[in-house]
Amino acid sequence: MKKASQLLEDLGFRKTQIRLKVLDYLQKSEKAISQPELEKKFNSLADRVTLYRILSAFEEKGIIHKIMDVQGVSRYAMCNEKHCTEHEHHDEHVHFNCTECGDVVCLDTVKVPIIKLPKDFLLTRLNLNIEGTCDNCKK
Amino acid sequence: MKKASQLLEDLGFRKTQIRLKVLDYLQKSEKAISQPELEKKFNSLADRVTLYRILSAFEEKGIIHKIMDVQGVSRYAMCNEKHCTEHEHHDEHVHFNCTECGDVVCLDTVKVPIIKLPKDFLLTRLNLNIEGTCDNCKK
DNA sequence: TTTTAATAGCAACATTGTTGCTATTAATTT
DNA sequence: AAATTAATAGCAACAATGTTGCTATTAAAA
Repeated sequence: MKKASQLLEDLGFRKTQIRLKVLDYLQKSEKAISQPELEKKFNSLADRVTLYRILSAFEEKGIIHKIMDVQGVSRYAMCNEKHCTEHEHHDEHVHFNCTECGDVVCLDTVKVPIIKLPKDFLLTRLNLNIEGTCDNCKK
Repeated sequence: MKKASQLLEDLGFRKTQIRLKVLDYLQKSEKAISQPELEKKFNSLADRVTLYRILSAFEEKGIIHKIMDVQGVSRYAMCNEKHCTEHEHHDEHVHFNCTECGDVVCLDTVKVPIIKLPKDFLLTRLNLNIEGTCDNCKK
């Protein structure tokens, strides 16, 4: 995996402290994080609008993807480098929403089966949201 | 399918004009509708808080279920009578979010395959959100 | 008809999403 | 190294949805 600093440069972004922090955090986490969570994480070091715009910018470049969690809050996670580009995302994996801790984990190992849709329905994106108790909370 | 009026009575709800209208609408639609949409539909005949509380009450009784659409807005649709109860919902069908018209359709005919989760992950609910173009918009 | 318990409506607030504008600053140029 | 400039950060402000409390209204029961 590319270093955050290098990745920012490649994408034409400036290497600001906040952007480095956000990207680094995302790279080290297998969880999808929300803007409010990031804000707390950084202890209000950054304005929420700034975080919002950073996440949007990263998403536009295709390095992270956005998913809606069961609470209706946007969450972001790194894309699988092999599959995603600026113009097309392929994050058809499972997102597990833990009802205990609220975390959302990308379950990359779980494959989403092919879904056969009725006639005239065209699929462009797919998100399998599972609610339950995660491995950490089950213990 | 039970008549709206009868259903309200059975559930111990009062048969008010608004509740009858909401329930009737839900029963006649195969789509999941949001509170703001309902408000427009009824041309602000009812306060949005009232609609909000009606939907919540219906959901608690297990006659409708809530899903989060891709925009992060709650949508509600009738439950399959055979499977849902006040305490346990089984709406493991596909929700198709049309990116053209914004409608969300419950695709009851599409079966969600069994998903094998990693060790120690406990599933309680599942929602397969598909984005794309619906049959109506494709034409 | 009266009573009462459920429901509707209003006000108010919280959170997230979003845009516009200005100040700051990283990167480039001189 | 200093000046330039273009990207980024931060502030203010607003919109939409979700949510609660309180009071007025009303369906149903007595």
